[in-house]
Amino acid sequence: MISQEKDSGNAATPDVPVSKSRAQPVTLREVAEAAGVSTATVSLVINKKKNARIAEQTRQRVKDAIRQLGYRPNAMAKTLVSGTSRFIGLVADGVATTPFAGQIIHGAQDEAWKHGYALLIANTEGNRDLETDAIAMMLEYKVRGILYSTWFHRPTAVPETLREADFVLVNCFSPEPGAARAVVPDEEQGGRSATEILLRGGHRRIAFINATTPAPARDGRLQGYKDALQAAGIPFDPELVLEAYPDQEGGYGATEELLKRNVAAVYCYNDRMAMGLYDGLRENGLSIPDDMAVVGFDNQEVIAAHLRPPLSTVSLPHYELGAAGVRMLLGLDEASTDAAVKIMCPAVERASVAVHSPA
Amino acid sequence: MISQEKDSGNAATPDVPVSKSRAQPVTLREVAEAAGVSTATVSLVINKKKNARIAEQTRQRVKDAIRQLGYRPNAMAKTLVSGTSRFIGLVADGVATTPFAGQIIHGAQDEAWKHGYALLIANTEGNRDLETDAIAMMLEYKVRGILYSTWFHRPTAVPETLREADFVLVNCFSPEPGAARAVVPDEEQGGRSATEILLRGGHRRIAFINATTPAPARDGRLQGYKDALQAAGIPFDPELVLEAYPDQEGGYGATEELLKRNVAAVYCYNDRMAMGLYDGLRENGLSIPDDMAVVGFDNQEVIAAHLRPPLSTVSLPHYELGAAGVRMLLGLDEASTDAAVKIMCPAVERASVAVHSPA
DNA sequence: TCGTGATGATCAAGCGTTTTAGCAATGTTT
DNA sequence: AAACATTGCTAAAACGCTTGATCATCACGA
Repeated sequence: MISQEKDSGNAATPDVPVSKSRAQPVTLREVAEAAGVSTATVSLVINKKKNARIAEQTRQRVKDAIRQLGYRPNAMAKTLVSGTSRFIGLVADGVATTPFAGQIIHGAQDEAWKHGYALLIANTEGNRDLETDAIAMMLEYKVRGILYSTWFHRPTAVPETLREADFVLVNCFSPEPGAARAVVPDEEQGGRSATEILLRGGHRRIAFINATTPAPARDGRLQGYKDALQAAGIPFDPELVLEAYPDQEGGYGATEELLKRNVAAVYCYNDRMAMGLYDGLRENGLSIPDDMAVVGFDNQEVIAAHLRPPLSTVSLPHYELGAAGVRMLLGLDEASTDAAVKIMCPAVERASVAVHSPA
Repeated sequence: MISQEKDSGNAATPDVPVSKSRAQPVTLREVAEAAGVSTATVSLVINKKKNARIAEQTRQRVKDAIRQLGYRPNAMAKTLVSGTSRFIGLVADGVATTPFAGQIIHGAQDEAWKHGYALLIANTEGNRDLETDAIAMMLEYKVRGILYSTWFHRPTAVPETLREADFVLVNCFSPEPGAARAVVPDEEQGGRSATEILLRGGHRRIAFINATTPAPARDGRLQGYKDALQAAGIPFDPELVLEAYPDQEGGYGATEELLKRNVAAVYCYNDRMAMGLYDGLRENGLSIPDDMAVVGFDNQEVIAAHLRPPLSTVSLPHYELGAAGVRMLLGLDEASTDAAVKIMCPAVERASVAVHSPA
């Protein structure tokens, strides 16, 4: 025998301004009782249903009760009914490794929030098992969809379980085309833009220090360089393309070779190389941009904006990648049919390339 | 009249290897039906209840059905029953601004995961309204607790609504002591460690370029510097403390003043200043560490590890802050009674200070 | 033959919402 | 005054799961 405990009205201590953490949170039913209406009515008021007919007076009574009791809807219960949550999952392989992942998160979070979704994140640091668990967790929480992101642009295998949800690859793509929606940076356009900064600086003989490490960026940025030269009517000279490991050491180490090429303009695969190159050039008594104009890639704020002189570079649009990923997931952007959607890498001009004063 | 649709057994298409996204996810009941048992039994099997008595045979049948159907428990339903979710909320004021916030997220996420919790993050970028909404959302999702973090160490007002949940301040603290649990970096110890690196290098006359901007870091790092000197029996000389804006420009700009002090060792408020100082010293034809030993603070990887020479510095333990915050929230660490718990800032020695060969 | 104890599984209530169908008043037409 | 609309609100089922109470067997002594 269960007694329904229905001492309606006059509760014991009704008008204490509830605010500190209670053991049992206030429920819809309590609000309903306080307002002297049914839970259905309260629900209708809360959700501002269009075709719900509620007297203005009642509506007020309910609102007062809600405020009075400090009621918070239980999102879990809501979700249970509706079947799908207001979550978007984001699995990242390297939040720790770079500031980049942070930007993806940030972009995704902003965009998700804009559409009433919250971000559920999981950092896998590349660990496959963790990844599987993370995805499982997200599936169990009935996320609206999953963003699968990598900290650097690369091809990736799509984990089996990911397919149980709606998903979008961010900053990575599936090798088999058409296998997955994806959004990636437009490396070629970026390479073109980087080169164009130097072209606009009046340079015709431009070296490119590429990375030794295979990656879409390596191919794309080179292609962009070639395209920009061609568009400017400058023949491509393989002699002017060097290669080095894409970090400070690599850039520093490439200095000597670069100087042999007798150029006054160089485009580096990334900002870190440019940073190393700065040191190398300085040691050779050369000044930037007068003796050598330098352009980087990635726009790593901490580096690029604060080198002396500040480095002209091209931005990797991580924030945009995150945001675009969310939009694509929610079907707000033009869905990609076969290939990944490419996001523009905008040029950021600073002082490492002198402005051209046409002779 | 609702007909219960109970065509038990022989469903239409039972043995299709389910895997691709279905409209309606598999439920407990479906598993139960497939295994020919009650939902209670399935639940017991899934949760491996200790004192549940289930025949091994039945257990297997259930497990098979689960695998067969590709069943995923609905975490929302689970949570509804249990009353509290396996979420920990993290509100951050600046994921975008620095790589630091990323580290806090990472540490929190790892530690949370370790205890079976998932991280629900919200980036407020300092916006109070967003913050309120974010906290509300977390409360509605019945998070276990909330980590409230800032991207740089500072005092902060505790938002009213935050008190509705269990919470811990991370990298910030309430001005009124005892008002909130908090975990922050140990700036004093950090300052001591930084200074000690130089002391170990054999230096006795050590300059400190402090920040002009008021902050716990400014006071703490100075105090640590004083403490280290005192411990080494070196009188504190106010002449040796300079001040500059804590960025590259500031460090660069401080070069001249520094050189007037006739010192061969300097400890900078942060790595960015050290980076600027590197440039200034170089322009004066001075070499590091021979003419000037330099120590930074923060250990911003991209900068410190890759300057030439690599910069000795002290780490801001953001990862640990996130992890410790979670532990404190879950009551696994010694709770702070009155003051914030301080996390150690470990020294990171690189080549910007020469090793001391005692004469 | 009747308790008594295990053992293996089910019943059914309940978690906090949403939502559809419907009831009881009123008001409005004829 | 009968018929119909409109308004304001509620009952109750449903969402997918957990869990304490209960039940049916079967085995074992006495």
